[in-house]
Amino acid sequence: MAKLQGKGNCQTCPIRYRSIFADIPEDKLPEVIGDFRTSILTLTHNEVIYSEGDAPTHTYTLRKGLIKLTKSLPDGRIQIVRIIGHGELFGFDGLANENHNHTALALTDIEICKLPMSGLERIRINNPSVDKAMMQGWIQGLRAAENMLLDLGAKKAPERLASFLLKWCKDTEQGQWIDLPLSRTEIAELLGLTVETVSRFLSDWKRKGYIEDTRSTVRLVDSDGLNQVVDGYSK
Amino acid sequence: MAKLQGKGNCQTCPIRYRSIFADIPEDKLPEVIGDFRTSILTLTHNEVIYSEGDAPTHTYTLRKGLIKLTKSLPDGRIQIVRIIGHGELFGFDGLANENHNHTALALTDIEICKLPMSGLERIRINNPSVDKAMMQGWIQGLRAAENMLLDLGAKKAPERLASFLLKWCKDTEQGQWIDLPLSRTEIAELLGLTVETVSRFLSDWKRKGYIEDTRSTVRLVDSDGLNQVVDGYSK
DNA sequence: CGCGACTTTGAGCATATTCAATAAATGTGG
DNA sequence: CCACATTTATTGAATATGCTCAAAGTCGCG
Repeated sequence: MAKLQGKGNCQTCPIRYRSIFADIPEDKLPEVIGDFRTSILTLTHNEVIYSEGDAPTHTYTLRKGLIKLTKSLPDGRIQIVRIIGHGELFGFDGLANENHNHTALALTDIEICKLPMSGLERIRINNPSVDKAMMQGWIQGLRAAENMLLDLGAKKAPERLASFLLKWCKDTEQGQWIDLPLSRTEIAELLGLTVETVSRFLSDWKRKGYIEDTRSTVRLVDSDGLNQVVDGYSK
Repeated sequence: MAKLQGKGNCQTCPIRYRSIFADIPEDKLPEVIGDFRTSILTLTHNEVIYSEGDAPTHTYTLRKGLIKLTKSLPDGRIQIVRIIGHGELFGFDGLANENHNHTALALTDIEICKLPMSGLERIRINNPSVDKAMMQGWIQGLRAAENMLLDLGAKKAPERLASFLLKWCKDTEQGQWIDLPLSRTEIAELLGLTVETVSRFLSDWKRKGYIEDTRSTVRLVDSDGLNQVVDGYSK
């Protein structure tokens, strides 16, 4: 189902301002890019971009939608290790001469840009602004992973779920409806819980008037309630 | 107690071969380093190198011993998010213009090299081999974090502990005594468990003859036993 | 309208925690 | 070098948190 949409065109790319080429002035772009050729792919929910253990050939930038990076155990248990958004670079294990350490799947319908590894490395080495953007991406990725490790290792179920909701809705004004394109199962896989546990706490908070939701959106009605769950809860 | 041991000397540094300067030929080193001035510090168990939230001034390389990077919750719960070994670079959040996202503490007696951030950035930008080593360090850090997320999110207590032991002893030949300079409490903080749980399983495995240990060393007598705990356990 | 997938809810259970007490190891000062 | 104080580790019993299994309810889509 993964569908090739044709060659990418960095110059007209709608998410360039969020990509690793963000700081290249438009008129300098052709010279930076050179004969670097990307391609655009579209995929739908749960389609695989690459799998854990695969030998990398490309690195990717997400143009539209959301991606989940997952790891799994032999018996099928799954952990989502990161969610990739708009403009983010992923699938770069090859730059350290390693196979992919996780599987990448479409969380929603997505559009991705495939960047050939060798060309990308050439561009990075010759362009400080690209280099800097990539470095910052890796450091931010590490920071996010550290935060998630704190959640999974030290927080209890309701604390994890509440801080997840608050983080998800962080950049939006209070009381707005917000897309949450993760199923209950996916939320559980992200937070190291079971579907049932996720469902129970969400229902509880709906009854208490902290949140409202439809199948794929949420709204924080009383984020103070959730904040209390996050820190006061432990006492 | 943090004690300044004097200026660092990259040329004679015993761990240079493991550092980000590993690939610089010895005779090129002075020109690469220029007037970059490092300093060497020694610290003892549980002394703090920097704290979560601090504004970074330096980046560090570990010369001797082990370091733990931790995060904690308001009520005091602690999570170790990474253990730093020999030659590894840490404390680089400043390169992404961020404050430190975790606290760094000595796990054993340690010796660290303090690298001024701006000088390091200059060297990285001008030296492909330094740049590459740093990039690979970040990518490897991300991979390690992903693996740890799988452990914390998807594995049960005995599985976590068994895979921790196996990983710790991985590079050593079967049956060797191996330093394990983490207290039970620290193992618990790393694996998202309580001291009691850690102690219980270790005792159990000692009785079963899988492992032997002294206060700060272990020996895998029957690593097959542990391997069974890791994957067979779940069935 | 009916089927299939996802979600909610309930009841019982297992795992890991908490609290408490004992034991072992380590360090300190005399 | 020993006695004592302090920290660290072990073990036990009771509890709670989150999981498993099962059933009913919702939603979306053809």
